[in-house]
Amino acid sequence: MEKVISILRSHQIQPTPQRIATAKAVFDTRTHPSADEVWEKVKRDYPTVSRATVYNTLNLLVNKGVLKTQILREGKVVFDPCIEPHHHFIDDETGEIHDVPWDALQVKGEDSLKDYKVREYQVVMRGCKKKQ
Amino acid sequence: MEKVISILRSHQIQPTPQRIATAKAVFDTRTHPSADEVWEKVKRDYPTVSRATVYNTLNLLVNKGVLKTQILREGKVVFDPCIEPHHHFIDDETGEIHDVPWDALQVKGEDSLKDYKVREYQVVMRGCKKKQ
DNA sequence: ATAGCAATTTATACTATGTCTAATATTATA
DNA sequence: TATAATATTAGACATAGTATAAATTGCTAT
Repeated sequence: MEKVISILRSHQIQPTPQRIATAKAVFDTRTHPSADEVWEKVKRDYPTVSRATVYNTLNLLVNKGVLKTQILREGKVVFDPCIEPHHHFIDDETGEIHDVPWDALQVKGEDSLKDYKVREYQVVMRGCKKKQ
Repeated sequence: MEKVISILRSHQIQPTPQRIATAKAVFDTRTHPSADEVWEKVKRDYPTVSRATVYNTLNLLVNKGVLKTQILREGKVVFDPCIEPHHHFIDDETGEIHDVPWDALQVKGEDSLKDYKVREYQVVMRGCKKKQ
């Protein structure tokens, strides 16, 4: 709670109750929620918060560099509180998105791409989780 | 034209005029069009073809393995006539999606992912094209 | 050829994601 | 406190995609 407020303050974002609740909803999860999923979560605690405010807040957090968007699920942008580089694994059956640590994979050959200036990259994997 | 018809036939798809026009529109391009972009293209030649038919046909082609969908652009599924494994580069400025040959990059370390059975993967890069 | 059945196409309604706007409410500051 | 700047809200709007039911087309057997 305190932590969320200080994150907002340190990015020059006024920590209003709506914004605190929205930010907390995204940070308090390992899932990669869509905007409407965040809204649902916020409404459980603060039923009067409007959809537009949640969308505005999420976009604000992205623009200020607090969150990143990922285009990994059909027809939906999802929000990722981890802004450090990492890879993604998407479960074919459940659609769940899992973060894969950056160091787990090494990509070689980037220098052969003479035509492109690569700003960022990630490996996107699809498959299923192994049963333990 | 002949080629498109034989592709449809070899996948047990009746080559109706609407389906030929739709398939041709996807195959005749290096861009990665969305369903509505395909519809626009089809309508230029056959103005009476309905939106539902183009959507139905694209989904049919995907289910039969003729096309692949890629989730790379915000809020849109795009269709890729290249079903062989390859990577993608997305231009930050234009949103254009470029295919990157499979052999241009090598990904190592997959064996460290003990929890996942990876069915397919690709490297997704973002950045800008170098000016020649 | 044609009757009847299956496959296809069409228009339209519907759902979901996301944006925009104008009015209202809140906060900061002089 | 008065004023300006910022934030929130409800609702309208736009777009992507799906579902449905009626109409059309094509296939098959007589």
